[in-house]
Amino acid sequence: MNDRKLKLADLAKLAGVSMSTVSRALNDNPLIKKETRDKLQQLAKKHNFSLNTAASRLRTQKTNVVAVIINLDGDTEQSINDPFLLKIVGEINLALNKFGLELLLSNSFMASDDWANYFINSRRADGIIVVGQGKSQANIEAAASAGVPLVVWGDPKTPSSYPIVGSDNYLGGRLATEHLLANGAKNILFLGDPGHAEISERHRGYLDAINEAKATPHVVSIDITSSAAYKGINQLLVEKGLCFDGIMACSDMVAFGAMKALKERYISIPNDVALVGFDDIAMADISHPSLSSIKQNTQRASVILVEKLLAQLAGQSVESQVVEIELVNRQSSQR
Amino acid sequence: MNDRKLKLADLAKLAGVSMSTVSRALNDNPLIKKETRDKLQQLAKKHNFSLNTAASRLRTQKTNVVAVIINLDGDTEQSINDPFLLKIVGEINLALNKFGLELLLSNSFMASDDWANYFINSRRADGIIVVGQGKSQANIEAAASAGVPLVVWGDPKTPSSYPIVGSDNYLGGRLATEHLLANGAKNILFLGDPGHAEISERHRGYLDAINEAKATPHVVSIDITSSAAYKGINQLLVEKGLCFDGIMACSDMVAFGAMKALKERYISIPNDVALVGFDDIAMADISHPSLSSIKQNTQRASVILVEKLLAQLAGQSVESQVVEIELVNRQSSQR
DNA sequence: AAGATTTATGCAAACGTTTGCAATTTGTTT
DNA sequence: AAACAAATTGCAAACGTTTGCATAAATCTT
Repeated sequence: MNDRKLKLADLAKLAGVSMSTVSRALNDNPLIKKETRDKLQQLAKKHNFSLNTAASRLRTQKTNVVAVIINLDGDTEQSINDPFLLKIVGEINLALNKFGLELLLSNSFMASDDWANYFINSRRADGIIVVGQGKSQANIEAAASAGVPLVVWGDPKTPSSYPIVGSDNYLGGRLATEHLLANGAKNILFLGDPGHAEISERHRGYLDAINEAKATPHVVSIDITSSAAYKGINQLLVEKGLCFDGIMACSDMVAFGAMKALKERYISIPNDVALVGFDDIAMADISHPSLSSIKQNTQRASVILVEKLLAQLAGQSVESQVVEIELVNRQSSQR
Repeated sequence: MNDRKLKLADLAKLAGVSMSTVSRALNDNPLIKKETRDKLQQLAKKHNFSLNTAASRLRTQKTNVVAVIINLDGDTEQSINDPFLLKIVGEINLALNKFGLELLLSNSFMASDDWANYFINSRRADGIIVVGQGKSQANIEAAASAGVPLVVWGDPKTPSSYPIVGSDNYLGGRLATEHLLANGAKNILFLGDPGHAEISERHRGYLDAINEAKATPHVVSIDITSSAAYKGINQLLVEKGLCFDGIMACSDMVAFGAMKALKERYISIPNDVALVGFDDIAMADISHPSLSSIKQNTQRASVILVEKLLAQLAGQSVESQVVEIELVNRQSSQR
């Protein structure tokens, strides 16, 4: 609308004060008298003025931007199809906003593998939040050891030189399995790939629970996708028949893949097979039967992630942290 | 690792050339001899050098960043729970990357409603992609009329001063309804809120198909969430019994809500009630029965969105565009 | 071989903020 | 009312690129 973009100098002239004063006023610097501050802020609003972030970033060497990298394996298709991954991005966005930070979204398929260089050296962002450890942690390790402020959503028990925030996956696996046992299941399948960081912990929890109950563990190792789960369960049923009466799935999407295979063969859930998922995505509540699941507190986790990142930016050293986890009991395991 | 961040001047000294030459070389400017260009690019890589984007944005007045705003209503909870919304963000991210652009993620709950000012004036981004029209288009309209490069994912048939890219919702509604009719349904419910831009078009398609078949339309107006759908259908069943034999749902999540209500009362899908959803989210293929749905070509749409945004940035004027749409025929409607 | 082109590089002035320091105004104390 | 302290404001130098213009080097013409 206006002829030309206003700059700080113009606004200063309009107000009859110096640039410094306007700059400070707009940044709420208490050096400036409250009264003048308010007046200048109003003037800015009235003239639709906005500080040029490029200039201020250049000058301050800070961006107030955080890069969020969705770290996928490349050989799995968990990707965009798993609502959980995207849900947590949404939560992180909210958490960042709360701290006045902005979210630059990336995925691990981007051009550069050198995150330190691409995001930080180039001053695109002040820090990085990585969502998912994936199978290879090489990129993360490299960035962390280059001194990049960095936090990871993943399994906090993984030994690492960088802080990892995530659920108590071991406990989750254990809770789910114990719940299945308590509901009378004797032969419980673990459905997922124990090679994956977070899932291996869930698997450990499963194993301990199974062993304590003197039951026999049985792992069906598959990719973290519903179609892999569907195929895996189908194949098992074809080859060995209904040789199990409980499934602990490593994600809800995986659980739904299994559910489909079972339903198609008229195997009743939960009567013939009890089923527990992981993540508690929206669909878990809506499916029929509704899916029992381990709920991760993504909202709290997101806030913690951001806080830890900020702490790092402030030069403090930061530890990994576990967030609580909870079993949501629904129909698929109830008998 | 290194003592201090390298800058262009340092690299120039190292190479024994001027800053201009290095700058041009790194930007692949053909003014610089191919040979020197390669040499300098290699040197940069070797020293882990990266241009300071803040500085170059300040100088060029371009950011190569696009703000993506998830535009929610505030009074609906479609939000983070609808996988479709997030899927399209993922696709847009891919499309942007393809053009060397980066994605700044926002939602409509952010502090400022003045998008023009917040994103463009402040040089945070070069343009805006809005995902979803929501019920109120005031923010969008304001930004567009302030001259902001802007494209919207929504219903392309909505009259607007800005380009809208989206599926042929009318056709989608029609296809779904005709499909239900062809499968023998006589009393088909429209499940969704016709007040919402995109959904009103689907509703129109539904109405035309119903009228042509001389059937009676019946709308159950609900919010775009599965729980609203669940409640809506439940209530209808309680009050009037099974007074319908087909449902055209305005989204897959809505369809699943309905499906749950039906299943709980042992109403068979598709035999008693045939069901078609909209969006074709991953879950549609995995549910049991699998859900017939109208598939939107989000990948193609995302590329078009980005292309149109770029065209605007290049000063061209741009029109709304419809992308193809397709019925995916699955079990929920098959009889 | 000297001028006329073409090609490749360098100079230096922006881009619009922020901030240490100096300067001014205001308030307080004797 | 002078002397000092505290509270405000202004000056001007960065921050690290890009790019129009000038210059230098290489190539081509005659």
